[in-house]
Amino acid sequence: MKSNFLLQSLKDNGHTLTRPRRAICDLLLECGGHLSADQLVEKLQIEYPEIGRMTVYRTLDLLSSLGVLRAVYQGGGAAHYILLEGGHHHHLVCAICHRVIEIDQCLLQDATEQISRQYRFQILGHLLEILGVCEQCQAKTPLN
Amino acid sequence: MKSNFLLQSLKDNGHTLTRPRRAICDLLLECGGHLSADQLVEKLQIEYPEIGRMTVYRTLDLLSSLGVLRAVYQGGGAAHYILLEGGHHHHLVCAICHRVIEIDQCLLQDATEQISRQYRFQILGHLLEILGVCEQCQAKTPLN
DNA sequence: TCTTTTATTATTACCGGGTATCATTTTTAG
DNA sequence: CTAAAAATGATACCCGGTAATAATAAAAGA
Ligand SMILES: [Mn+2]
Ligand SMILES: [Mn+2]
Ligand SMILES: [Zn+2]
Ligand SMILES: [Zn+2]
Repeated sequence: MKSNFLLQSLKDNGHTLTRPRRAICDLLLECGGHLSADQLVEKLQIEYPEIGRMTVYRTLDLLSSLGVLRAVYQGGGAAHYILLEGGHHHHLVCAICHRVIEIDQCLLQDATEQISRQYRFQILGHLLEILGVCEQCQAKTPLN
Repeated sequence: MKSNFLLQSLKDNGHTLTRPRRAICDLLLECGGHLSADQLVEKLQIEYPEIGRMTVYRTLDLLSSLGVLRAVYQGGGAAHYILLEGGHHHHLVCAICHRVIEIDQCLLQDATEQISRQYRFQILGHLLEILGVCEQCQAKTPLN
């Protein structure tokens, strides 16, 4: 069995690992994030029909307050929750088809260290969103 | 008189520079962003009582679609709109006092170029949010 | 200019994502 | 085992954002 850093964070901070919380954290990790709260509720209904909407929202808020999850506004509609493993997250968003491409590597070590010194800011994590045009959409709309 | 890149963007894309749009773009630039739609409405009421809420939302959406503005979710409550001059924006957010510290310089040139090649992604801009603890809050909560 | 068409606006009503409340259940502490 | 604390689920509610429409202003055409 593989460990779940979301559950681990709850445990480390003295929160109870209840059945609903386990189910929510497992599902989040399984899907790799980028789900809305109600999408999570819907998927949970299949195996855990007893889990209510309120509990899902509360758990997402709790995980967010621990810095391992974050709500991002995707413009219109519900917020999406992304995983902040190691405190950071990076992805590309296509301005045309709105596809999201996850980036696992972090290229910001040097930059964040410099900012930390310059602003005397204790850095816990970061979120980098790069906006542009994906490969497929470049092909469809020739670059003049 | 100083130029307003928000208004310029509207002009460049063939949109009319109406009185409401001028007022909204000027106010956004004057405040440096980080306002919610309804905060804008409230501030506008003073000098332009005729401008309605719907027009503000529409103008913000229009500017967002042009890539010069972006809504960010601050966790609970209304979205805040940030300026994307040059297509990018960077700031620090304190996890304790929720203060936002703007960063004018961009330290991501190399990183974004590498990602552009690696993912064959045409980059239009980016948003970097760094989460951590600000200088003042570090002083209040000694680091053990 | 005057007319026609298009773009923008203000008002209103409405939707839905998220929350406040609270009774019930589950977990922990003693 | 008992009392206190934490977590859950159902319901009703709020408010940020939108859809729809009629009025107004701006642009295009004759
Ligand atoms: Mn992502
Ligand atoms: Mn900012
Ligand atoms: Zn695309
Ligand atoms: Zn602070």
